[in-house]
Amino acid sequence: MRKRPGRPRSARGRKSYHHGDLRRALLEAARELVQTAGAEALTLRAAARLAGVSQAAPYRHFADKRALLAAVAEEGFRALTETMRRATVAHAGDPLGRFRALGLSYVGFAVSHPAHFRVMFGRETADKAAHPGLRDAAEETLGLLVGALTDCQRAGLARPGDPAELAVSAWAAVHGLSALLLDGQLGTAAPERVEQLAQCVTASLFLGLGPERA
Amino acid sequence: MRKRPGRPRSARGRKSYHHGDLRRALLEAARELVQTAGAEALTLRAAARLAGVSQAAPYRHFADKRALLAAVAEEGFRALTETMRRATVAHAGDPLGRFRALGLSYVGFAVSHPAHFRVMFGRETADKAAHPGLRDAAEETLGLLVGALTDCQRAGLARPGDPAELAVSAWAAVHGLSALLLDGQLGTAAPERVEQLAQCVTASLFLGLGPERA
DNA sequence: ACCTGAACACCGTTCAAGT
DNA sequence: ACCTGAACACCGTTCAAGT
Repeated sequence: MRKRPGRPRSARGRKSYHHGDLRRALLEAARELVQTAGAEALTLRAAARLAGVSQAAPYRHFADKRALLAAVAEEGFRALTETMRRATVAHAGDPLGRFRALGLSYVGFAVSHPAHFRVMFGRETADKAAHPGLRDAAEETLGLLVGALTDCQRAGLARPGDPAELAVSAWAAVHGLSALLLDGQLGTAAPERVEQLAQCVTASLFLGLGPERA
Repeated sequence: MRKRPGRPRSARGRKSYHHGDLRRALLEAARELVQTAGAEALTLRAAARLAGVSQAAPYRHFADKRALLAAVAEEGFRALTETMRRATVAHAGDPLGRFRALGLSYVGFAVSHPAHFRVMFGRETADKAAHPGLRDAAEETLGLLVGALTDCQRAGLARPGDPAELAVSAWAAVHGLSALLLDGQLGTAAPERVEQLAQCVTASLFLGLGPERA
């Protein structure tokens, strides 16, 4: 798939000594490892093996393991953003519904891509200053919440105040539920229970961020 | 310190071939490693070195690395429970104040013991069925929130509903904020900003879980 | 009953050497 | 310019052997 025909290859169609696009191949290998074998199976050596190169080859393209993890995490944030954005289309003209749909789809992403989610929030990629692309992708995700909350405020459906700070509260709630679910802290977590908890969390959230009533 | 005088030791005061209480020594070593060098420095071999035994010795006392981590995590939950319980004493007769103090002290524990907190919620100890002591300790922590919420309900200060489910919402909010802070997702997180965010999260929470107003 | 020493199969990372 | 092979210092885990 995606065979870039102009690239030099050996007679039998296998890759040449120079890989050509090893960076992309390593990223694809890393993504596959995370999806199929979990976050702890994502090692630099395993990615190199899957890409068919020596263990030292990745260091031409990634400074260290953290850099590869950061690239995978960045992909994850872009996918999460896309998932959340898609979840809002059914709620045009309903700021509160959009806001809540963002939260529900956040939890949905976490439980359906647990390993990827862990890489996105793992300690190894915590140094955002060293990975500006990752920081930008994460800020774009948060931006969706800030934007939706601002819309709620404009419609008089959310209390006044710094939207970034209120959005962080919303983020904390759905992120916390996701983290507790992935860490097995809430029992077996059957799909219907996940849905119920997500509804409960986003409901109480919505109420707490709502306008003050006299 | 804590020299158990009746225990057989060699002439120079060093430990004998048989350690005597290696399990406890390994746990102390593990706790020290986590506190001083971080969660990723907590290896079985390092704990054995710190306890002065061979790398294979821990396997007499812990089935594997996860078992040691689970023991450290259990200690962490007990310390967290104690911290939270202490935070409520200033709020006798004020169910809402108690509930909020529990949440604030949860975040406070996370930011002041980040490595320990990570071990408590790390993937390696996610298998609660294999570590009943850890599960009990974690449930005791959650129990504080459930109890405080039930008191709020009795006083008409929280909406009716399954207290366990509403307590999970509260847990999710403070846990999410803690996780985002520890993962560097909210910037540098100066102490006053941490305090501000924790106030904001527990405030919106309190409002959202409060009684329905007509 | 408890611990050691050596081994095995892994890591991340570096570096001279190959093409 | 990009990749390999071998090496180094680590892991977790096992197992025969020591005390």
